[in-house]
Amino acid sequence: MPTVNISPASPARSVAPLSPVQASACTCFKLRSLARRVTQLYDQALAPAGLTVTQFSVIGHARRRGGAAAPTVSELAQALAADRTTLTRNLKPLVDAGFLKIGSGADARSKAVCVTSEGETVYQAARPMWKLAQARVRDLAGAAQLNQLHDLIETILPQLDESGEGAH
Amino acid sequence: MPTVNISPASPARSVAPLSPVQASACTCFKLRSLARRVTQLYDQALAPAGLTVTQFSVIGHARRRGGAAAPTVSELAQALAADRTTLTRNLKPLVDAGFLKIGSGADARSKAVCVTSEGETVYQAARPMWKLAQARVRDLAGAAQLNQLHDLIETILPQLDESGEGAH
DNA sequence: CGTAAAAAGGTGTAATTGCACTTGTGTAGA
DNA sequence: TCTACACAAGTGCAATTACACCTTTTTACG
Repeated sequence: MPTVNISPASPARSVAPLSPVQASACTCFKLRSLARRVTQLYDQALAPAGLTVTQFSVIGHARRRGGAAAPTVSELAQALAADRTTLTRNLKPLVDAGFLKIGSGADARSKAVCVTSEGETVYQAARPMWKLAQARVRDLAGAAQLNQLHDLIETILPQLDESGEGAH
Repeated sequence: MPTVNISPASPARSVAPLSPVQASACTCFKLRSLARRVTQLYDQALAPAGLTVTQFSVIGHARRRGGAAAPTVSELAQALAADRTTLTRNLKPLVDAGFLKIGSGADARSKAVCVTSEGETVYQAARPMWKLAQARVRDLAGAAQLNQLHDLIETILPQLDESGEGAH
């Protein structure tokens, strides 16, 4: 034996097996991959309407108010499960395009996010495209599996939120 | 009856029921919500290492090569299921930080993405934090449900990719 | 009243994402 | 050879994301 292996059970001296990482077992990585792909499909479907799926969701949530007045920025952010400051940025192109209007809220602090008639028109135009995207994804993924996915997300997300989303 | 309803079964004249949208039945919206929340948990866990989960994944995938040389940008993008141009941007902070080095590939066209020793060090430091995040999410979501989610993603994602990801 | 805390919102900075387009390089066929 | 096409990678642009920090307004308590 010309050379001696100091460390026990040492691996081959060649470049690198490095470590037995199953890198793609990462929940976050998988989830983001799928979210990216699905987003792509929805964005393509909504492109003729000039909306992204995010924007479609923002208008959709701003529309539906329980008979009450328009939601505040914070309320809308909560409904969208998004960071408030993220929503602030997301509102800008929609306001610029005339689809939303930011009015004054009950407070001098709060603001009301209102869907304009142009916004409503665009939303109605986009809705059949969104439905097509929904159907397409359902077809590709399989209805049963898509239902399973929906149920899983609805179960898991609140459980993740319970811990530490308070951020107080 | 003082007034006449022209349209049959017309809704109340008040502001707006608008339409019976179940806005949150959107697969894309749900998926993105969950992905955002999970990303947040992983990013928080990895913060002490100075890495985001995206960066952790990039280094992790750049590391594991099948004994062959470092991957090209396109190969790495494919492995990450990400757009090639997105990866180009994602590489920048890692190269700036000295965790990756972009070498010349087999071609004068292609480039090789190499993990530096600093990159390997950071990766090794981040790995236990990543494992903690994995365990934390598993605990919060429930092991059975997380396994179900993994299986679902692995089934669905290839089915979505089959159609139209060629983009040729 | 007056001050401290809470509530609502915005900005700075930086990363992530991807489409359209461009540049540079290799290859194959006329 | 040279010309067209394919391949590899980067840029311009714009949207999405969120943390840290800031201002303004309201409320609660002494």
